[in-house]
Amino acid sequence: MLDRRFVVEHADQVRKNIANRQMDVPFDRFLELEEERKVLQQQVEEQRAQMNELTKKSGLSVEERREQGQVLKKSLKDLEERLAPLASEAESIFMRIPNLTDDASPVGEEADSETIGYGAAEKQEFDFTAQDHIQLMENAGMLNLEAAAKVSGSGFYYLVGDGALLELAMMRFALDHVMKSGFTPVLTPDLARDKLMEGTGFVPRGNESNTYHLEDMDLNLIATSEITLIGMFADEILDASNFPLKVVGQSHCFRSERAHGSATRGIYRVHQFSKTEMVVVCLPEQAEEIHMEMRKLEQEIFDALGIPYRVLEIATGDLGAAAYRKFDLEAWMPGRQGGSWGEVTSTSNCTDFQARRLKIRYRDEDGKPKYAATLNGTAISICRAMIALVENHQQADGSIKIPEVLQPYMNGKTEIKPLKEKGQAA
RNA sequence: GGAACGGUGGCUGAGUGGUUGAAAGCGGCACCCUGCUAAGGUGUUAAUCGGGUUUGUUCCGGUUCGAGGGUUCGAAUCCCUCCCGUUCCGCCA
Repeated sequence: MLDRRFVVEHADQVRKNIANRQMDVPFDRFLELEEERKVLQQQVEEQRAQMNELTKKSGLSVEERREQGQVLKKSLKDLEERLAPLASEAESIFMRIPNLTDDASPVGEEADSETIGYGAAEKQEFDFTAQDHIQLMENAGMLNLEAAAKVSGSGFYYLVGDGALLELAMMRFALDHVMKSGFTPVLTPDLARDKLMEGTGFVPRGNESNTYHLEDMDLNLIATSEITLIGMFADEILDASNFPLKVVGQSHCFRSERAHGSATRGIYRVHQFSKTEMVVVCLPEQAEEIHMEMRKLEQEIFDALGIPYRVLEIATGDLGAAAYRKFDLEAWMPGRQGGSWGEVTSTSNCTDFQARRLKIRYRDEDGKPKYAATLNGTAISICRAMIALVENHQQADGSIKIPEVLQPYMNGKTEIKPLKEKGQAA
């Protein structure tokens, strides 16, 4: 959330920002309510002040106190009852107001996001018909979708043999890479309370929810370890001399994907996947530089894997509520008909928006608590990165070359060969 | 799941109805002492919202002792519900 005072004092800016983000927030209603609320609030506070004064005043008999107190109490209650609905409506609108936006973000919808760079690897020109990741991986005995459908339903998958090893290799490589930049590895809980889900921008329940909620319990399967990583710092006043706090988590991520009806083939959109996620808590003035560093790390990982990609500066209409600025990496996926770009990473600078909601603070030079800045970014997200990897590194015979940087994590193996007969591994 | 005991400021920890926003200690900060270090001395040190203001580290007021309700003229303190923690028991990888 934003600073309440700022919102009122910069109403035009906030209103314009909501429009740029193509969000539907009844902002002017909020301003109205807020004005009424303030008037009432002041009356309530005045009444309370009188009550407090009465309590402290000496030389009154118990009867006198009781008599005067009861009168004050009643009028206070009336005022409070008028205030409550105003305050709660104002609050619910207030919580929906999105973060401000960096001037660098193009104004517009998803399609208006700008390509601002490309990876080091060139798109391959195959002299054969490219296969998609399902064919490649099933033929190599790396993937079993049928068994997963039987066991868990659509949107799940088994990684088998070299598929399983490849995931572990990619995760470990990405982890080692970001650790060189000072990120501390963290394994987090896979479940989190509603409050944390909401605080990090996920909707735990209802139709708009994209996450799994455990029935009758205040627990949810995490949609990303960002939730639990950020949660470590919630409600804390941190020692800024340790900033920036850089952590990298590895976890399974669970998404119900109810909002998307489109049944994307294969493992592009799934209910469960593994992801290595970076999270940083820092001073507001450090955020931009760290955001660039995180983007660079993401690019380095995909460059090292030899996967062609483009870098997008995300348009206002496609920013999450918490993001002030966001970069996505989209990898080239040649197995799709004619090939196309698919999102593989995303890094957001949330400024102090997320921290304000979750009360992540530090002390400034004057010893006053201030809200920290938070950032997050994907180091590697397995299904999608794996699709890009196998499709870009496929050979005419259906074998898959393993990028050099992964070979040490694959027991020195340099390529994955297709099985002679389909389905043999399962 | 059952039982007992707890949840107070950056931390530890007093406080069972009326100047208690909260003793004390630690930590932090400032100053003093000190050849250096260590030790010592004095003072200071919660957050948040609103109003006022010569926009100002100055004043006034509200709220906050896990959360939410209730009792009361008055609640950290009494009652109810919920959440969380510790310990013991049960179950179990």
